[in-house]
Amino acid sequence: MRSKNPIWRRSVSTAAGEFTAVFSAAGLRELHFPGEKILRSPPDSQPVPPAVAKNCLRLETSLKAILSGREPKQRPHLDWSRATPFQQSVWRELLAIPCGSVRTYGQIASALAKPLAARAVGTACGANPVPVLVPCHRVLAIGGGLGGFSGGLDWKRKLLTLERVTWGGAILANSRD
DNA sequence: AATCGTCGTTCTT
DNA sequence: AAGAACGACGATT
Repeated sequence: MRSKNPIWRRSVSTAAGEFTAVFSAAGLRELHFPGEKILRSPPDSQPVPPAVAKNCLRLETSLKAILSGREPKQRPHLDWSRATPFQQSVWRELLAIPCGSVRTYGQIASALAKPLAARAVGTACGANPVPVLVPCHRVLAIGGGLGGFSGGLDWKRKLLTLERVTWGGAILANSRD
């Protein structure tokens, strides 16, 4: 029987491998790295509503753009309906970081007028269900540390490298664009 | 290297 | 409903 809040799963193949996306009618819910285990999502569904198909196409082009170091033209709609207001504010801030530049957790916190909430920002980044597109990989620790990455630090390094970002040194010099 | 302040989220009562 | 526990932090000692 059909659920009241249906979701669809689609795979997106890129040069970096096959990502898996989960959509609701409202937008992209989750993006999973190649090889990542997916729990609690429906089997790969062929018939998707036209709006979802269109959104998926946007995802594909955006993802490929970022993976080649370019800024995506039009992103897919994102479904943040399950997120807390704080998480939404953090993720919104992440979207404002241009390709190739980075921020620290503390800078994001300050941008939200909560300069002491760096650690909470880290938690919110870890809860980001749409990595790469919502560029949580562009947030580093102060003093040259990489910080963490829910998708595995290898992916964070890979994404930063293809954006020509160097770290481990004077991040603050690079952080204002 | 160890500790502490801070704060949003998630578990426990 | 309230409190404890837990981090993708940052500063201090």
